Amino acid sequence: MQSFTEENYLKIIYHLAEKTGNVQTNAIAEQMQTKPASVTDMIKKLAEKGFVDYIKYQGVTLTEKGRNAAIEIVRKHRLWEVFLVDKLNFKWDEVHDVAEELEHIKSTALIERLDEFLGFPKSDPHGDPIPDKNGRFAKTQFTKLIDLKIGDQGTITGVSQHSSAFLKHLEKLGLTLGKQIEISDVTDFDGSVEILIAGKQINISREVAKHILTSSNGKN
Amino acid sequence: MQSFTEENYLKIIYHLAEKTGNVQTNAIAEQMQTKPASVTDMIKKLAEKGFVDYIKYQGVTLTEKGRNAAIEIVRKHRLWEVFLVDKLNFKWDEVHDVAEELEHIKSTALIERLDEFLGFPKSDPHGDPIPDKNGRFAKTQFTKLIDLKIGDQGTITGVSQHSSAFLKHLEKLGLTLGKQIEISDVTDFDGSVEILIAGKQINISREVAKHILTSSNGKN
DNA sequence: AATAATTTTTAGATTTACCTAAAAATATAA
DNA sequence: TTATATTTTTAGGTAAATCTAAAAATTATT
Ligand SMILES: [Mn+2]
Ligand SMILES: [Mn+2]
Ligand SMILES: [Mn+2]
Ligand SMILES: [Mn+2]
Repeated sequence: MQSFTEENYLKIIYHLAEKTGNVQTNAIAEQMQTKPASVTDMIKKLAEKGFVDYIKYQGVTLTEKGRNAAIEIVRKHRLWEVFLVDKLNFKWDEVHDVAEELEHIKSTALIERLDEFLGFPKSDPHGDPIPDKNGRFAKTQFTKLIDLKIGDQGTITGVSQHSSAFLKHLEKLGLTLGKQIEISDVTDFDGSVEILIAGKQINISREVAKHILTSSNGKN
Repeated sequence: MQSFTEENYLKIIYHLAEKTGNVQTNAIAEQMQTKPASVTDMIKKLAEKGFVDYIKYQGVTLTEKGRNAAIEIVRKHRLWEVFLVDKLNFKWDEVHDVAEELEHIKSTALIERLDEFLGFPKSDPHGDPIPDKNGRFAKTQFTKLIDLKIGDQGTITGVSQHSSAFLKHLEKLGLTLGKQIEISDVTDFDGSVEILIAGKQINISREVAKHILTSSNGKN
């Protein structure tokens, strides 16, 4: 059984590893909002407990045990997010912090019954896949909106940024999950993207376009 | 904002105070499953923070602030229990430990929306009253089953013991909330009580009868 | 009222998760 | 390939919540 803190470390290492493989001390420190020295301490403990493989100065990788533990926490986090949105009418930008706490509740029965209550959802309010009770889930295929070319069409299936500010912004622009879009223009000057959505023409910054994920393969 | 541990202390002091007024160090230690020395340390901290009034060797009483904080935790605990039973099909003997964790999730929005989602329930699965968001709730009137006399009738409205073993036992005997009962006999030998429930005659031990609460005023 | 029993508090340690400052290792640049 | 910059680790310390053992205060009993 792990502490809240250990669980948060495992989850963050898992997410960082998805991109970079080997995970660095400083990267963990930044995500955990703590100091590198503290990270080193915790890494040693996690290594001792068999959750990570660790070589001094070389960063960490999750062991099988560590990956399973991390996925279990991700599962809980995302299921609780679905609960908050579907059942308690939270908006998609309001759920993250609460889920951050709820994910640590320890009860296998609870999470399995919650899963059932929610109808075994496959993805969370941000389009991220929900692992099943065996930790399995389909790796999501997506193309970043920023990588689409003029004329390409697609559906919004996810976001790669979960800050409330960003999600609220998308909401206001009508850029929510499931919406159909088409790239109508890309501005040379600032890289901003003009898209057609629900018959309207809107302009979004490059920064926003980077964090919207779509189901288009880019070839229209 | 209080830590989990502080919240657990406050809740326990509140429950103990309901019966005895002034709460003793040893009593808290027993409930918290810790040592009296640790309790003294925590009491000092709670006093410092203004949650309790404390005079050395004289035990503690909750301040207004402390009582409000405690009631808020009780509210959360009981609402989560209702959720677990009503929505996730937990049995009344399975909810306590999970609620013990869920009660510490910090989000006013969460608990208010949960309350609404559950239909603003007035009592939890064990018959205990749920404080509203202002901390108000009707003080429950009840008579212990053990105090009823032969021929008295009543309805089961609560229990004063929440252990899984006890609740499972009641379940098996059919002694659940809302059931009508009548006292048909009291055994001199062991103080056990014979009751009439759903047309059947059953015998329950004195120990069990002590922890069943009824709506009868004792005069049939 | 004096003695014994009980309750409560203090003293001194331990563990977990942090921190700062300094040293060591690794990576980058001149 | 030295020198410089960056990253990571160690050393030494703090705060929260716990513990054991011993001292102090209160309560109960002769
Ligand atoms: Mn978390
Ligand atoms: Mn999410
Ligand atoms: Mn609790
Ligand atoms: Mn209850």
